[in-house]
Amino acid sequence: MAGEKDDIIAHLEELAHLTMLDEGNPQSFRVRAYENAVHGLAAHGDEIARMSKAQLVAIDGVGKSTADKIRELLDTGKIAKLEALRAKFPPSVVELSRLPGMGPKTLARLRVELDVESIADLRRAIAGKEIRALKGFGAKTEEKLAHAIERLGLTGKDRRAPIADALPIARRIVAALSELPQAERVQYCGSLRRFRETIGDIDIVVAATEPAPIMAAFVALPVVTEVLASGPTKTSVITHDGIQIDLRVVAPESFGAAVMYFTGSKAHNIKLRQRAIDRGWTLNEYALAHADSEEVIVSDTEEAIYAALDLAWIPPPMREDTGEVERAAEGTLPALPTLDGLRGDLHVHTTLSGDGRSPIEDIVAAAHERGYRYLAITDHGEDLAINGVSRAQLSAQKQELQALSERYPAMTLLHGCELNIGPDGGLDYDLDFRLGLDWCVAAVHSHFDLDPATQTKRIIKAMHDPAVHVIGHLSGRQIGRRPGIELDIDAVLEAAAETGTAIEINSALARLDASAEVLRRAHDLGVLFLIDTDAHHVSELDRMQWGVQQAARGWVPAERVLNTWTKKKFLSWVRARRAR
DNA sequence: GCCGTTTTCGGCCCGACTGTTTTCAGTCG
Repeated sequence: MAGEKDDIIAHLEELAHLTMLDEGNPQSFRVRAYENAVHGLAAHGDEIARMSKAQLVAIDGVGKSTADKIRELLDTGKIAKLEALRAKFPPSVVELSRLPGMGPKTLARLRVELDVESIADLRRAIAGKEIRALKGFGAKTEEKLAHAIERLGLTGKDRRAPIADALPIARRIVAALSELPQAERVQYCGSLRRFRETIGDIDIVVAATEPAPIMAAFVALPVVTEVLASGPTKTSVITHDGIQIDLRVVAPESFGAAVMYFTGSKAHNIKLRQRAIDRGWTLNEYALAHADSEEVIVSDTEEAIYAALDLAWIPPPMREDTGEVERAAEGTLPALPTLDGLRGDLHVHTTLSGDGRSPIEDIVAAAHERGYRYLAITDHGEDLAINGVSRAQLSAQKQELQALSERYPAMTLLHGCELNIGPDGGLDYDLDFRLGLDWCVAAVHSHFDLDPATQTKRIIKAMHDPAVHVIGHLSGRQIGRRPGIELDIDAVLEAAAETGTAIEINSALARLDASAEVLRRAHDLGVLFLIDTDAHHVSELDRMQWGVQQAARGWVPAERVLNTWTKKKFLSWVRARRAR
């Protein structure tokens, strides 16, 4: 059953947090050990719930003690040490610990000296000006905590923004800062550059010899509502929608090291720094340098630093320490798809769909401008009540598309449809009509809350339909807004491999479906993929770049992505599917 | 608590900013 791994990880994360509070030190080695164990476990699937102690200890970062705790959880449903810590740190205290600025030391002193055990207690202490009276505390600290309570829920330590919200903000800020004459280079980094689904805060690195004007322009941006901290090299602000942005300004010669450092992930960086240490060097946000003489080896570009560490350059979406450093050392990183290497878009809507906003001739012209060699028009099937298209409308569209084919002879235009997968796996129209279409995407648009067995069955049934080429947005999720359907993902992916049905990598930032985790598993099973935009407007054809990032996060090699194939090879695959 | 081709003990990434301090502790990433 899905979720056992998540349950184990949630317990270990809680253990790490409470241990941090207990030991009063965020750098506690025990806390880091728990975090490392979580990281090691995350690379595995639910099989960890069936592992023996010896098998668990073999996992990177998991030792004897943590393995015992995992077995204890699986066998008894509890971890004694965690139960003891929960008694010591009740939920109201844990809530306090989530306030920005409330570290373990501050929390412990407030509890002991002022009996603060909850947010309500803290409010009282602040109202009574009790905190500023403590030794080592002052009015500023008291005001900061008061402010943190006000913002509770808006900017807490755990709040994460969907990438669809964070990325446009980051791009606008990068564009604004790039216009400053002092800014030589500007790059967003962090989890956004690694293309995670949700973003804790936005990290931006600027190369400039003169930081002051950059900082001044940054805090003056209209999107900024509050300045949390501002020094000569680092400024942190909050935007009006509660997203924190950290700006770092570094000397131009340090830009590569800084971008690398702030892109992370933390685990990836630690592995790189270890590699540097092994060679008698140090790696920080300024340079790769000799440890003793501090003489700089390289610092200006990421590529040069990876090369100096005997590593191939690693694409940011892969930098999660899930084996990419080892593969880069061996020179066996997968050759990922590139934006330039994509030869067609196979999931695109026109105004014929109720929700489409660009006419077919504009879409075709825009695809031609991008140099595509093939394009599939895939408006919604008739079962989608509001946006669907009748047989007569589809037939008329076919004529229109044929006329357009003559205007763009170098580009093959496929007349297709985005079919709805019904709750029982049924599809729009009838089989003969479907087979009359050149190309069929099948996707879920309704009935998101069926049980996993039914969902799995409905997807697999659609995969067996002779007309279907690809399953669109596999889970139907919208990141941060709607969870996807629950599936027995291994069964679905095995069926995809068996039937030769492609799995879509949907480039819409709100979807990015299938998820990176699913893509990686799918690849291991031999599944084929397509990177599509699901565009409803010509401007959305530009989303393809995000699908490329998502493919990288899923370690999907280019040769497995159908729309990297030449027209001849791709079209013969399209036809072969119909002949099966 | 974890780990090992210098090690089974003694290390474990490290710098920026703030607030309260006269040199540093706490927090954060």
